[in-house]
Amino acid sequence: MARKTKEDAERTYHQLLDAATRLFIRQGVAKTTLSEIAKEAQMTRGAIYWHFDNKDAVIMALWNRNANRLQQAFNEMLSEIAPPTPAENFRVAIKRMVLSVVQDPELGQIMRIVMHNMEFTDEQTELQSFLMNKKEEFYSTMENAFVALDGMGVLRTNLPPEKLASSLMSYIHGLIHSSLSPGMRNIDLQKDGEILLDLFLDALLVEYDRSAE
Amino acid sequence: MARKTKEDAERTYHQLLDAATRLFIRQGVAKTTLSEIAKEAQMTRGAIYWHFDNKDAVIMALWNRNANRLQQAFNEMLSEIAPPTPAENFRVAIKRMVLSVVQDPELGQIMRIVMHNMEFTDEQTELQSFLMNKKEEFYSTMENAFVALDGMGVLRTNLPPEKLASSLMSYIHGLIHSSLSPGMRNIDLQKDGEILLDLFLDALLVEYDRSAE
DNA sequence: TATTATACATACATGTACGTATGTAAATAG
DNA sequence: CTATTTACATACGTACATGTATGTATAATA
Repeated sequence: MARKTKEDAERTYHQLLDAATRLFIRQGVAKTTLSEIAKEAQMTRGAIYWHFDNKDAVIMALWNRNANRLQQAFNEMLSEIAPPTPAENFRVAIKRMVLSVVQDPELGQIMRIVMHNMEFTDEQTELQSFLMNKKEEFYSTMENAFVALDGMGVLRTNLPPEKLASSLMSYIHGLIHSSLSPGMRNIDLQKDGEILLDLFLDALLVEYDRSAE
Repeated sequence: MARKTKEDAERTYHQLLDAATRLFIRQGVAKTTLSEIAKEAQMTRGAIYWHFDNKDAVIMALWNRNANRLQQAFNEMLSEIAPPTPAENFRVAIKRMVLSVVQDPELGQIMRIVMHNMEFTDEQTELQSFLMNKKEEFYSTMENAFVALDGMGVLRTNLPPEKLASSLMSYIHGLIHSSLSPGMRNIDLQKDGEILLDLFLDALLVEYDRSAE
């Protein structure tokens, strides 16, 4: 078989990831074999083992390709918590990021794979600790956000920022988990995301920013 | 090998479920083989295939053994939403049920398996639709609860009960998911469950029940 | 232009996991 | 007390899935 050019190789790299995504969502990660991924991408297993070490590495590559921009946006949120309307800015940033999971199809797919098609066990795999680190980043960023909000006096509760971060992250996790879930009776974040987020954020943040007075 | 008495058989049934639980949590459902379960329970695969059709049937049996009591308690909650303090009763019932997941080890284990060690894909398996039905029960019960609370005039929002149910279920799901998660930085529901639940319930329910005035 | 590294395809070896079929000793039914 | 069913253990066949080793035509390189 003919050797491909560098751009061709990158194209097959993405085709493999796309094929993997489709199969993971359709039939699950555990039940998807590397042969199936290769066949779905019109290749052989040789291509997969050239680009990735194993199935877990495929998932990590998927995260790096599609979810890193969410992580970056999440980090940049911190700088937006500033006068004159820190609470409102935080509110907008949170909504924007939660909705991006629904509006960005590729991002939504990885989030769905990570939330619905992965096992988290006591025996830590490399993939698991990879994802745990990402989660840790999210949590510490969120905690820092609450520290900043507290410093600006726009919090309605006196709970420690760590617990506020946990609770909001739990709520967001639940919302996204539901909206990306297969089957019926799921949340439509596109329609109701703003209302549902406001419902909880109203309990955390002051109605009007002090700095805006 | 000697045939066991009826009580002996039931004992091995439970031993198999216990062994499966341990292995599922330790190394995951997909990576746990039926031979391993049998070995962990000091039996052979013959015992498993006698009591269960396959691995998925083991999980369903686990649910029926340990999670049905939660489902029942959840249904009975509806009757507790009554004057003179419907909102307070609802609050107490929700807390009781969420905390039971932490306090009842066997219940917590199945919830953890279902939340962290199961795949939910587009191709519906029997196990998946089994669990979807259970979820549907929870959701409709919760929705009925909000209809009742609304009828008693103790809701602070005018959002439809369906959305209120979705949002509270999302939050609860997120809390339990975090508290049952392996690794660090998880919520300790035993310690903070009440506070964290109140944080959200305060946004939904009136401060003091009208009927109590 | 000769060489080398690349981007895969193909071939091979191994190890399991599953479902089923069959064996069997004792409990239970009649 | 005999016959039958129960509650498993054992044996069997099959099907893959994985990882690696090797082959190879062609870009890239010098």
